Amino acid sequence: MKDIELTAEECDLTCNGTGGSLLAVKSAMLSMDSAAQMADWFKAFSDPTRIRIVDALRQQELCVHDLTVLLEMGQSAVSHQLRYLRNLRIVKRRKLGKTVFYSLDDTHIEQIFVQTLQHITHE
Amino acid sequence: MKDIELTAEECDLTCNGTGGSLLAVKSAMLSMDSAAQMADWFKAFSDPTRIRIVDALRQQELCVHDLTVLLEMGQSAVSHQLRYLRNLRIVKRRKLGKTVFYSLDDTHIEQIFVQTLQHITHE
DNA sequence: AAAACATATGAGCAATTGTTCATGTATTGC
DNA sequence: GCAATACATGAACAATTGCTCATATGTTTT
Repeated sequence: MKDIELTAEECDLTCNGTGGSLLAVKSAMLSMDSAAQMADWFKAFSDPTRIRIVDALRQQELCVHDLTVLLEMGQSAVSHQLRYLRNLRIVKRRKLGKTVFYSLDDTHIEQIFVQTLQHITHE
Repeated sequence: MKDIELTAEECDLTCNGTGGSLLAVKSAMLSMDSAAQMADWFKAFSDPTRIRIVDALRQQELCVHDLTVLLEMGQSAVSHQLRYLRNLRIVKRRKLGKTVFYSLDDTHIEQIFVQTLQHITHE
């Protein structure tokens, strides 16, 4: 119940599990902010619609309308997700007349994407 | 409004943006199931608590109590997230007496973790 | 056997999420 | 100017999420 009130040092003494290295572990851990930042990054890919958008854009630049056709979804839903991805700089826009083209903002993204895809399918 | 009722072929004709390659894009895209599977995988890392758990376990095997101390969170919350991660085979258990030790289930996970971490901090 | 300890788990709840609907903003063509 | 097209956006709403609380399970100790 009162776990939180024990310091890492105290636990090192009480916990029979890990030797006396909890303090070292704690100091090497990510900060709360870094963890949140990382979580936000992964969250961008935690939705099937966004995965499919990235997957489509991985092949080529596409306008919003084409994406709605490919995903078989309403234009509004697609636009909302595109804004989400744009805020995180995962995709970028290029406006040409009244149509807006989207593409991946960074080649690094595809690396992470492919690596995870391999991990999933490989198992 | 009626985007969904247009086929990919029709769009190729109407959309002035992308040439006539929508059908090719569509056939190369991930299936709905694969996209959902990938999203589920990323979702595992889309929460700060789970990121911090994985981050801690990246260093060494830890019992539940130690994790509650490191994360400064209630035991129940930690256990729930550990079950979540275990269902996805991201962490595994090792029981010793009444304490249960958790560790990462796959070295591949750390690769993806580190790569993303670099991407975040590098920018 | 009973108490103490370590962890697991179900229910409940507030917060967040992803979609739809309606409407707004640009841009093009008549 | 006006209608049509392409996209963006705010509100609303159902579904999901992550936590807390209470309780259950399993293990050790006395």
